[in-house]
Amino acid sequence: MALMLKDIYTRLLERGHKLTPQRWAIIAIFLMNRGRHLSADDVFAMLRETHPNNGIATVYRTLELLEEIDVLKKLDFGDGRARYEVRDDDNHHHHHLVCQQCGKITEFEDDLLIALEAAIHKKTGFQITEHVAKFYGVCAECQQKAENG
Amino acid sequence: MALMLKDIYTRLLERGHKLTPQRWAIIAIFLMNRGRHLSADDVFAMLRETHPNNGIATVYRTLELLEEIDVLKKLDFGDGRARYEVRDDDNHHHHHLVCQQCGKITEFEDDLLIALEAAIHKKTGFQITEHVAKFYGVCAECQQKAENG
DNA sequence: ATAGTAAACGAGAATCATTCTAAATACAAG
DNA sequence: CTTGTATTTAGAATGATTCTCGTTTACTAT
Repeated sequence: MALMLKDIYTRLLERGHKLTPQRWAIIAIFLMNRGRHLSADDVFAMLRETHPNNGIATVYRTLELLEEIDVLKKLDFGDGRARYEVRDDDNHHHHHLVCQQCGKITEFEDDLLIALEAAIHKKTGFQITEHVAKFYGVCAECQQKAENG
Repeated sequence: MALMLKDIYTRLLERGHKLTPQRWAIIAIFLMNRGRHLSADDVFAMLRETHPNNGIATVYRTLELLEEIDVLKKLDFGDGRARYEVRDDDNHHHHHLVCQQCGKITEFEDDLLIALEAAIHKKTGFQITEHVAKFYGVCAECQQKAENG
C-alpha cells in the first residue's frame, strides 16, 4: 500500500526524532511529487518558496534521515548529484530507463532480476540485499523525433 | 580477444592523439592490473612510483581519453569516486557484486539481463544501448566470519 | 635533422555537491 | 520554568573532478 503521513510520523517517533516544520515541509514536497526524482537542490528550491530561510544543510540532513527510516530511496543517475524518490512498499522492483537524448527518466516494473539474484547466490554464495539496475538508451519519443527530423 | 597495446596505439593515432610517455605509463598500469577497478587516485599513486612529477590532472585527462576510445570503462560503485577497468571485447556482460562488509568487489557473468532488455523494448519502445547492474550484499567469506565470530 | 604547430603537460586555482562546525534555538520531560 | 537533548542556520571545510594558463612536447612538413 502507499506510504502515508501517519507511517512516517510513527517511524520518526519510534526512533526518537522530532517532527519539525522543516521536516514536515520536505516530506510534503515528496508526497506532492510522487514519481519524481528530486535532488537536494530541487527540494531546496521548492522549500524556499514556502520557507525562505531554510538552510540547504537541513535539506541534506533531512534527506539522510528520511532514507534511514525507509521513507526515501537514494538514487544515482550518474549526473553528479544524488536524487531521491518515495519508497513505497509496493514499488520495490522497478528499474529506471534513462534517455540519453532528452534526459527523461521512465520506470519499468519487472521481477526478472529476482531470478538473476537467485542464480548469483547459488553460484557464488553472495547474499544479496539490494540491487541497482539502470538502462541507458533512447526513449520512444526521441526515436520518433530523430526519424522525422 | 583480449585488448592489446597495438590496438590502443592504433585507436589513439586514428583520432589524432599523441602517444606520450604519461599515457603509455597509465595504459601500462591498467594492463598490469587487469581485473582491478582503479580510481584516479589509485592510478596517480602507482604512476608516482615511476613518474614522480606527473600531475593528477593528467591522470584525469588520460582516463577520460581512454574511455572515449573504448579502452577503459568507467564504473561507479557509489563510494564517491569514479573507477575504471579495461574494457575487453569479451567482458561485455559481467555484473559487479559489492560486499557491504569488506568492500570487496567480485564479478559475475550472466546474460540474463539481455532478456530483460528485450522485454523493456517490447513494452515501452525504449531502445537500450547500455545497462548498469550492481548487486549489494554480503560475500560468502564475510558470512562465514559472521557465523564464526 | 629542424622548425612550426597543435596537443599535452604541470601546478595550482576553481567548481560543485556534500558534510562538518559552532553557536543559537526549539522541544519534551520533570 | 528549567534543563538536557535534538535541531537549526550560516558559513567554512572537504574531496573528487575540472579548468586555466604558461610551458613543454610529439608529430609533420619542410
